[in-house]
Amino acid sequence: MTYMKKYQIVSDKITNYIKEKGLVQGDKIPKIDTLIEMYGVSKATIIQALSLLAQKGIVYKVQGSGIFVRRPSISGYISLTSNRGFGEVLDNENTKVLKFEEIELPEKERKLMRCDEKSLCYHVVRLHFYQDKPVVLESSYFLKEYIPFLSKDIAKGSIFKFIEEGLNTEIRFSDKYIEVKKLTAEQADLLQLEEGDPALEVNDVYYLAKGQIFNCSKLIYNYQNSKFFDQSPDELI
Amino acid sequence: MTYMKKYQIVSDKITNYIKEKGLVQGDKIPKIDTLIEMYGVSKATIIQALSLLAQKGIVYKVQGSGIFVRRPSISGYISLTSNRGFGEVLDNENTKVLKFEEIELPEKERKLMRCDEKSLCYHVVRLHFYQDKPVVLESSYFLKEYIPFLSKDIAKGSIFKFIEEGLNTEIRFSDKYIEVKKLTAEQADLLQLEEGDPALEVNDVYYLAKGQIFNCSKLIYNYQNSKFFDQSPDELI
DNA sequence: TAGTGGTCTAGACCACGGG
DNA sequence: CCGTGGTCTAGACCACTAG
Repeated sequence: MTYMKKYQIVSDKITNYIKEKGLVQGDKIPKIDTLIEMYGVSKATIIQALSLLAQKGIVYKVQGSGIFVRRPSISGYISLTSNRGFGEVLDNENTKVLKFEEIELPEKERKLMRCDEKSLCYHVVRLHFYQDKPVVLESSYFLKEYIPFLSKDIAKGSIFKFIEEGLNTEIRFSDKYIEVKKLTAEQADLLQLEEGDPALEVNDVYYLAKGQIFNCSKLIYNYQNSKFFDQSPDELI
Repeated sequence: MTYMKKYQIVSDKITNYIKEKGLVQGDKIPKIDTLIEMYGVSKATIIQALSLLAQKGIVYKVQGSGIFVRRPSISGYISLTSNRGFGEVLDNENTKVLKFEEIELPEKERKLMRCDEKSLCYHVVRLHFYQDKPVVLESSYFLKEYIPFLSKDIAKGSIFKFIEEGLNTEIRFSDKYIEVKKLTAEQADLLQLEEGDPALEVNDVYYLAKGQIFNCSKLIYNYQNSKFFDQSPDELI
């Protein structure tokens, strides 16, 4: 984030162009030669910018024909692949911290995070509300080795945002394991549902810029208050 | 698929290299200059090949340091983002065709597929088994406009494979809408579960090479026999 | 067969990591 | 400061679409 690459800038500009012109699914955007003139960069840079947009699901490219707008408007749905924890998923989110402790990483999480030794970590349990309805119950472990400081106060907001902006530590990618289960009595109570009701359980493992695992989380979603979407990227490249 | 691009070939070769050397999570692969010599292509082509692998979750790149192997071995999990319907998700799959009919596209699907007129389509209901256990109940609609021929016999195998190989029609991308619900009595019966049990419902919309919507599907997964994973790509580009 | 998107190259130069 | 990965350019040439 220290500087903006040219293709990122161009890709943002094209996104704005689409918004300003009010283009929708199936509309054609200007041809590459025109984009080269519009933004004063080389062809390779335009192609790179367009590839970025294709991966984000904003456009799709048809060789020999043109480049077209994709993204249908989706609201009320949580992106499954958005790589930033829960914090940025919904606006007006409200968080209640149920537990905040500093402990040794438990056995199960040691395996998941590939930690051999007994490492110190923060354990945070939170309940996230959206429009005053409980949406997700979260139990997260943060390794002190990589996240040296955390507080209950910080946990009331976005921990990931604090890590990236406050600790200036880049979060890079994640593995997600997804299952559907029945709620336990305790989970049901917190989510204002009944024991045995459906539960979407997502186990995340998050990695820093150099591939170090720093966090794992278990998220239990309220099946009544959460819908998800996922757009496959247009092409891999 | 008519010809292989150089960066695809190189990316396959690097994947094989990783397998042959038995490299695992965190292992370093040769530096770019070495890869250029190994495969006799330019730097840009190597970078493009590596970007492909990063998007697939096979490697991650650390600027100034090296390129490292990512993919942890995951078995028994279904990839949520694999863009090829159910056919290629699990091996040894077994499919029972419950319904095969040629009808006018129903109201609800017309909206989802953005079809204004009354279009003819194939409607297929199938139950997929894995290791003799019911895994997913599928209800799919295929527009005859784009998929002119389909048969009950073809539906016993992979319909997507038939479309791509038999009809020589390229499938490009998809939108997925995911919810968790309770099973209806009818669904429960077919999936050998109880009414009210948890159900993962995935609604897919699939697009052809030029952006035409040709298919929508509703998939109901058996919560006991299905686990999913999703790897966020390393960087968008 | 013209128009449009995509691949590939060589080389200059930039950014980040680590000793 | 060096090693390594990444960006960017100009231009040649290739592949697909559509009239």
